[in-house]
Amino acid sequence: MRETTLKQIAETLGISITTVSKALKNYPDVSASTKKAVVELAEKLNYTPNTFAVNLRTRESKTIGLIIPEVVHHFFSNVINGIIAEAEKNGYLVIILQSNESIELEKKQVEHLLNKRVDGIILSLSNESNDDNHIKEIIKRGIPFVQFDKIAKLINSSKVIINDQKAAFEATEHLIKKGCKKIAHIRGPVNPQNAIDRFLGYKKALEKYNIPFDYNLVYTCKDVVFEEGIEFAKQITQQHPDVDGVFIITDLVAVGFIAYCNENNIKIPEKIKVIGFSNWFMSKVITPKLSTVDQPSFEMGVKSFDLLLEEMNARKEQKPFYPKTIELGTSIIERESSK
Amino acid sequence: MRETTLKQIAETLGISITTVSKALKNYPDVSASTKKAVVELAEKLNYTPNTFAVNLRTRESKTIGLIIPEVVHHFFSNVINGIIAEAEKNGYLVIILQSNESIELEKKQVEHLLNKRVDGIILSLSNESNDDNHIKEIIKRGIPFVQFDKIAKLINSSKVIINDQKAAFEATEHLIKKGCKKIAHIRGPVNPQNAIDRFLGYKKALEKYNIPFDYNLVYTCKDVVFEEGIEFAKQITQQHPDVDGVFIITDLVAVGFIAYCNENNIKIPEKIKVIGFSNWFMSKVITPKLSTVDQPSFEMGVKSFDLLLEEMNARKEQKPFYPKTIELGTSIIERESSK
DNA sequence: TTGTAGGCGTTATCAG
DNA sequence: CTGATAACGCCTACAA
Repeated sequence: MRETTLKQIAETLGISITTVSKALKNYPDVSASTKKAVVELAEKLNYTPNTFAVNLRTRESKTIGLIIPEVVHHFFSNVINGIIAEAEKNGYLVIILQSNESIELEKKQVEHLLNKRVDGIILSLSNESNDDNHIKEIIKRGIPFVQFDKIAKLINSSKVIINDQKAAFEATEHLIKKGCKKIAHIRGPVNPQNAIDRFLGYKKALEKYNIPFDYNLVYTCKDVVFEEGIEFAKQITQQHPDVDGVFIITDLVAVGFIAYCNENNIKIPEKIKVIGFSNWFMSKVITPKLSTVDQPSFEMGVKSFDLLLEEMNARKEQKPFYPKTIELGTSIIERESSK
Repeated sequence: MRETTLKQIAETLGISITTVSKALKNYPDVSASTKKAVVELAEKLNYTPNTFAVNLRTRESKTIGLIIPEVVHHFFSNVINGIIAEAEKNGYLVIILQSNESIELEKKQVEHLLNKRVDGIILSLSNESNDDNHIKEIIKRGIPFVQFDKIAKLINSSKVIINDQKAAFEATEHLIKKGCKKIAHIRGPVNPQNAIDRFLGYKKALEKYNIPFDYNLVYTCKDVVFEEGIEFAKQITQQHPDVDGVFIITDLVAVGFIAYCNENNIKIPEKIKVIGFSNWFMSKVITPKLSTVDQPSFEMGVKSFDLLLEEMNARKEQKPFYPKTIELGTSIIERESSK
């Protein structure tokens, strides 16, 4: 049982394929009567154009690729949501691939998508990424390309980011204004730009308020997981019992921190105040409720697709395109953990 | 800058396209020397076959479609993870679409994927789905198709499920064995089979242990969200202060239930014991830690793809394929909320 | 061992 | 207004 084709319609109607094609695509130069006949028959036979043929002919597939570190992640799944929603609005489908935070896999995924000839690629770097040849390859091939959140600064592409440094500054400042005198920081891995920026924001805030910066108060996550929050909570409270505030790279880790304190009867916020990052759903559900930095993840997805679309359209119309960077706003959400 | 094609290779080497094609595909009937030349040039020019042309020719795209209610959801994002991982292993890419729990959207998404001519479709029904014409259409067109978790029982397709009734029975039984005498149930919406089955499992457990079933103790979620957990916690504790156990359709709602109790100083598990469903990550992070039913979501994704692959392969080889149903095991995880 | 020819289904050009 | 013809790039009988 084959799908209906233009040819079939043309044959049953005794006209040419060309005319059928034109009739269905609303070309002005088809008589009303032929058009009507064609449209009716097409409807009856449930005709839909063969995408494979259309792709080949038009050299585009109305499909984009998305590469992220992992799907099972509050932030990324929200971004995915935004991208899919916006893509769909504009007639595009989205293929999702994961890098599992591995640079090797990330490269392979880029390769995949290039071979697949997607119309564009959106990517957020893995934590391991410290090499950008695969990304340069995308640019070199002229594939529309957008980076978001974890980006390679030096690559000349569109970007959607937040101001991590500023947000981290504000988070730390928030703790200071709440009266914290000795503030620790649990930071992300060494590579990712946003871990670096958040660390810098933390440091700057201390400087501004004349609090001495102490490297011993900075703890570095490797995997950025719940368990590390527990472990570092233990280390911090034991090694520096006078620490009265902590700014933590992300809510997941902060929740681990809180869990440890709860178990060990260390009062939050009385003894130690905590602020996380991302406004993960969970942060308003845990006891005490976690103060955090709200990061517009859904919107980030939407904007990423919008930029990609602009570039895809520019390319189609052979117009020049100049990469843009969109910086989205963040805001401090005060909850119980820093009251 | 155009991509390299077979034609280009053929021309520069002064041989026919056919030979080039054969050389690259390891046909036995090409001389070693020509083959070497072709392969080398192809490598040098960075040749990759044009997927669009291959798709058209072979009538397959090595791409499957996945429709789920929502991406931002612990359970589904884990399933996605499983499907993507398994698909990739087998050379397939995955397009993801959301129904946002709307039957209308679900139909549109199916339509999308059919038009796109994906090689197969994996779907989990939206809560609203009470009509299966769109699903019948998939089957009618002969597209390989697998349902998981929220399924249409009557459709003759492969399925990957858990035994919701049994799991719910065990969850309720767990509460009974912990000494609960009056157990409420917060159930899911009316349509989805698994909400029905979990309700039936709850009822059966009561029967087995001679606890009278009381309709007033059954509360029905509409949206299955955190807020409903809060609301029903309020209703249950006020309307039936002697309820000493609750079995809740899913962890997200259970967490809302716990949040309300925490705020209102209702002791869990002393005053009332709680068990959820899904083993959502946050259930082991909240205070008190939530007892729940572990549901193998990643594996569900893997198995779903495996079944789809079997069917896609059978179809390619023109062999008959008989839909299979895989039932995955669940297990009770006892944590603090039911101690 | 190599090449010719036809076709997958659509779109675009250009002549009638 | 209509249609013949030629791509798009690849695959595969079949012929040489």
